[in-house]
Amino acid sequence: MKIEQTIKIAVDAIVFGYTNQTIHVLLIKQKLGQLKNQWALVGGFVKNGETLTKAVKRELQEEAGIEVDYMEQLYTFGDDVNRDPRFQVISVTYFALVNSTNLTLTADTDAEEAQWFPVNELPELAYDHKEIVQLAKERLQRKLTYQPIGFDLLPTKFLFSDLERLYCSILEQEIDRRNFRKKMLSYGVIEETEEYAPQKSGRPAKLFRFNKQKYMELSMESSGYKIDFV
Amino acid sequence: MKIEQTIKIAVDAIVFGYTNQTIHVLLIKQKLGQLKNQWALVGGFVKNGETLTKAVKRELQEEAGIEVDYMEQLYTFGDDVNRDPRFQVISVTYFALVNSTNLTLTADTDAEEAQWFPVNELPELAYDHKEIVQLAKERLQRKLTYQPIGFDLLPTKFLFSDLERLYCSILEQEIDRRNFRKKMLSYGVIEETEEYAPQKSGRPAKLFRFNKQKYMELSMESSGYKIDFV
DNA sequence: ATATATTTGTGTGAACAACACGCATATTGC
DNA sequence: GCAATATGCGTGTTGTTCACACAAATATAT
Repeated sequence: MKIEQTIKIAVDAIVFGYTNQTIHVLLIKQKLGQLKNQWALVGGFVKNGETLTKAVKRELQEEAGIEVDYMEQLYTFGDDVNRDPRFQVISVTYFALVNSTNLTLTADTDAEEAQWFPVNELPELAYDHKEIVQLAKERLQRKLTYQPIGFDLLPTKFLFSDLERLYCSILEQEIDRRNFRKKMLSYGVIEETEEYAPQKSGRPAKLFRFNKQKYMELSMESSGYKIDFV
Repeated sequence: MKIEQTIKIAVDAIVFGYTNQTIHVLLIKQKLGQLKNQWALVGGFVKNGETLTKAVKRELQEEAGIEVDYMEQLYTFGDDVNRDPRFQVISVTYFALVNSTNLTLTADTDAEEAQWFPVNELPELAYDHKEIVQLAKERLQRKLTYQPIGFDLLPTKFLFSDLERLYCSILEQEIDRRNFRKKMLSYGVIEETEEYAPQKSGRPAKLFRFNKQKYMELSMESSGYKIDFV
């Protein structure tokens, strides 16, 4: 069987990070080609012999100098043959999270400029990247309700109120502080440390920490974790 | 930018059908190449200028002469560069359902032989297709609990007991008939017709029908549908 | 024709989870 | 010392899940 295929295969990453109590998305300014100066997701073509995962991680390293804390496949875009104006490109997209201590960007090639944008104040995006971000946003919201991914967005030690604000900001809704705390603690996936946070005003708050092992045990037993506040 | 990419892109479909109170998977016997006589999923290479969805539908038509009732993207396999022994192939896989009145297969090329296999009695599969089927099985189970996909596997009119047996067989567990019926009916997505099924023994049973419109309304309001019986 | 097997169809109470809500506590700043 | 601010805990109401038993309508066997 002879195959004459000219379709190209690319990967793109939607990376979410949390700073200033807002979800941010990592974007790259295009410095070449006809889409010069437009903002786009981190991504590029897969090299021969390279796996998809490796391709994404390489692009993240090359274009933003970043390592992500969580990554999973999102969706493969290939139903619009003109999504790239140059030629037919199929893009396997990845959903990634970076915890807030690792947000520093260091684009080491001078061909690109990497920057965090608040998810609700994104600039115009190249290609169909707006659509991709939208899908990723929905994934983030949904995933938050059945997996404790919030811990990949926060530092290792955090305040309960940080966690709560994170949930509010992702789900874009108010949640009852008392019920949230009760339910979260009931799963046992987060535990309090003996440390206190640097004071601002009000009662001093204990720092909490994610208990990964407890979560593993919990996730073994089908679906013991579920958060959906109205 | 010059791109010398030799990676090939393929699509594969995992098609589920329901007969004899058992979930079946559609497989194709390879008639060419070094994997001759091995069973594999329906699939093939994407043609230049073709969308992914079209490629899958074409392959389904060519290799099995079948049109599916439901289809969605499952996952893209590309993290094992040797998953195809010939060369590097990335496969975008699709999850599909066929209702039980459309199960007839008519492979029109003589190069292939299409056949339904009970999902728990599959033969050896070529490539990494066993892994793909496993993933699809999990998707089927999970999806059943938050979307009424059962109706794409049954005929348009069906008995409540058929629906129940379908759920049992997919979820591989007993479910309480009374609670199941109560909850299902409470959503209003299925409605009874005035017809009765051809008699066997026991009390005659009304035929039911899926109300697609009601489901659409329901699915607008975030997530009003949920089934998970222990 | 009568009894038995078979399958459909309905109702009710107990246990548990979700939700709404109020107040005490420990700090900072005036 | 008093107001403002943020943390931390408890309780009652409501709604959903779950376990469970019996009546109704037919076919089949005797």
